[in-house]
Amino acid sequence: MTVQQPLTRIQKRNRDVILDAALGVFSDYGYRGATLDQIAHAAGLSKPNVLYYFASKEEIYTTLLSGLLETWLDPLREIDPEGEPVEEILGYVMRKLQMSRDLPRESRLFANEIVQGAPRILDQIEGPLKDMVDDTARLFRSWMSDGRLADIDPYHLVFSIWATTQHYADFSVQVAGILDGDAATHFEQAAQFLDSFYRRALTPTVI
Amino acid sequence: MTVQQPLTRIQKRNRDVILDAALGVFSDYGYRGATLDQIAHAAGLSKPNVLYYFASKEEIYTTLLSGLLETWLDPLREIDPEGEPVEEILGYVMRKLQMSRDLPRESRLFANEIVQGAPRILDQIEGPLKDMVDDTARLFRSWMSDGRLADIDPYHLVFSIWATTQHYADFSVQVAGILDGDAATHFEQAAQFLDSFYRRALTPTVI
DNA sequence: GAAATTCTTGACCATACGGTCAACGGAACG
DNA sequence: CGTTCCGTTGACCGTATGGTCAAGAATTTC
Repeated sequence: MTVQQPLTRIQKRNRDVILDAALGVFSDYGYRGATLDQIAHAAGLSKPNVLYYFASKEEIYTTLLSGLLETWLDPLREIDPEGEPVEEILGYVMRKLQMSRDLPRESRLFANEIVQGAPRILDQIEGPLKDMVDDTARLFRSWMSDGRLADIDPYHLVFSIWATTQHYADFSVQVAGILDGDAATHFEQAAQFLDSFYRRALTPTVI
Repeated sequence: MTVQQPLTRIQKRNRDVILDAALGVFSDYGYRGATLDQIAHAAGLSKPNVLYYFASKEEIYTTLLSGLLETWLDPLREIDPEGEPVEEILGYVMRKLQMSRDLPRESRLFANEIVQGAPRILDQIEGPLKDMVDDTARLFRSWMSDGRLADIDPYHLVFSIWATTQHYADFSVQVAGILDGDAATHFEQAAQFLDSFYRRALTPTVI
């Protein structure tokens, strides 16, 4: 389905329904583990009908992935170079944590893809994602040289933020298996922990 | 193959060969994505021969998983309750980071399993793993009440250590796509970053 | 309201995959 | 040397899966 014309109402609706269903199935089972029958069933459509809107299973998957990168990078873009460094980074941490809470399927889709070698989005990682991180690292470095941020490797700082926040979406089963209480409580605890944790680590040492 | 008798030399060797090959294939493609043909080929055996040593694909997988949990928890057991808190935890961080470097396939196998809901090791998470973490959290709490460790949630501290260290194995493709240099350099940088990062976060504030 | 276009699906196809089995090879042991 | 047991595999089976197609249903267009 190479669509040049504007989509009809039905096309728009069904493509959205399919992508939403596919997001759930792919994030639960990975690309290989997901089946078109599962996706079709979750979407409430027949399998041939799904393939009427998307040429193949792969096209559904790559459509999802490419649409997601933008969403995924948004919180990084919101960092204000004019703001107070520690608060800006803590704001970023909290936005990422909220994404883990509100968009866990999207997070697990990425996790599945990257754990298995990112065969379908490696170019996006090496392109737009790397560029965005490079810019951010430069900003962090300038904050550090101004003495407004603890002097640590900015790239690995970003990695640590991704790791600690996405952990609550990607490994939620493990978290739930170890902690008592419900998921909402876990996220509140995580927010409090990450706030005090990053605040300590990032605040420059007074000499 | 429910083996009660001691394994013959050939059995021992071939089971090991199969498990090693399966570890590579499962960690690269996940349970569903891996095929018996791939495993057999990687092991240098025919498919029926593989099934002569293991009753099914599932048995190979669960054998791998259960054998791994022990290895995975070892670094946690090495924490010395009599040691200096911050140094003990930093030692744990470094041991976990080394595991990501030296056993990336094992790390990715776990990651794949847990991201997809841990359907086959949930009981091990809720059992031995939770017990071990409970003990560790108790130790951390006692250190905190003695004022020898910053006062932060011990469970989420453990999660953060898992997340930040395993990130370098599970998401190595992403790390390599963003950083320059080779993997060895990335691990050196990571070690330095995590040391200064956790040192700052864990050292109790002097009043 | 008829023609044209879009949408939907049951039936089908080819391939891949997990697993079986009968038969053969080879070594140990009397 | 013959028996026995372990190890090995080519050929095969049933099912699942991605994808096709022709024909019919629904909707839009004039």
